[in-house]
Amino acid sequence: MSKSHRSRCPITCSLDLIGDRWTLLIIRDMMFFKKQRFEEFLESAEGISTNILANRLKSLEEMNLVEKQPYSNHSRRMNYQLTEQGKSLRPVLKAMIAWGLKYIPDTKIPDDDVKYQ
Amino acid sequence: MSKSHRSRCPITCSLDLIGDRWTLLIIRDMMFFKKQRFEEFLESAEGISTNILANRLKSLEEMNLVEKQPYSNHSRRMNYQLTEQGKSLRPVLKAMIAWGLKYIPDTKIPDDDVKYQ
DNA sequence: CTGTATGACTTGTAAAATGCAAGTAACTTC
DNA sequence: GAAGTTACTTGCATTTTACAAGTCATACAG
Repeated sequence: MSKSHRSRCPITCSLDLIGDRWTLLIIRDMMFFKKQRFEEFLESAEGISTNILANRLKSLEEMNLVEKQPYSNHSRRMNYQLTEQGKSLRPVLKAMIAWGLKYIPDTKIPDDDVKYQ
Repeated sequence: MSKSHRSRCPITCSLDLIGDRWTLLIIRDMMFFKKQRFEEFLESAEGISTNILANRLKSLEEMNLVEKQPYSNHSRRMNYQLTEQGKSLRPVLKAMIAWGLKYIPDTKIPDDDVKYQ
């Protein structure tokens, strides 16, 4: 990853980092649904495949938006957590949530009303 | 276009519509730089190619984010303008601008200080 | 009415990204 | 020591992107 940016525009650079169909969904899962594990991300309704997920998690680490830590000393299990820089994407996600809810028919906030805060 | 969405999540649906490397840049050009013509979009620093631009403008029309009108009765020249729904993406762009400026090194607001308002 | 410019595309093709299914590997639990 | 859990990797077909070139309609100058 870590390709050079197409311009110095902050929108362009943001899109170069997170402007694809999956990255922000992983961040959504971590931010609003408190998911932390590979298998949990796979469970989301959009059906990300394992190779794409592994690739995006690696990119997110390299961009310092996410940190990966072993769950314990004696397990393969990993915990993925948002860094401060990752958490700071909340306003971007909230703007997209507001826009989607208002302008795209049939979108909705899932399950309980506490989510997406 | 107009494929079905991967889920009913407003973030997912937004990404299905505008979550690629080019669409939001065209909207940026219209919103902040008042560009309205095919050739003007081609001039932006990122260097979009003609086939991608034509494709995205068509999608944007189909999504009702952009309207296309002839510049006059006797010319091939076209004007592209944001619809209300397109204009309503301003908070999304502004959130991305703020995030990019804060967390991505070397990004900057172009030319004069009036832009990106 | 002929040649040049303008503007908005379309086409062809190679390269890259995505999607799907299957397999691997370390460790834990029974 | 067999089965389960977890996090991946690999292979391959399909789709999307990128780059270069060409097309087509109208305007305009001489």
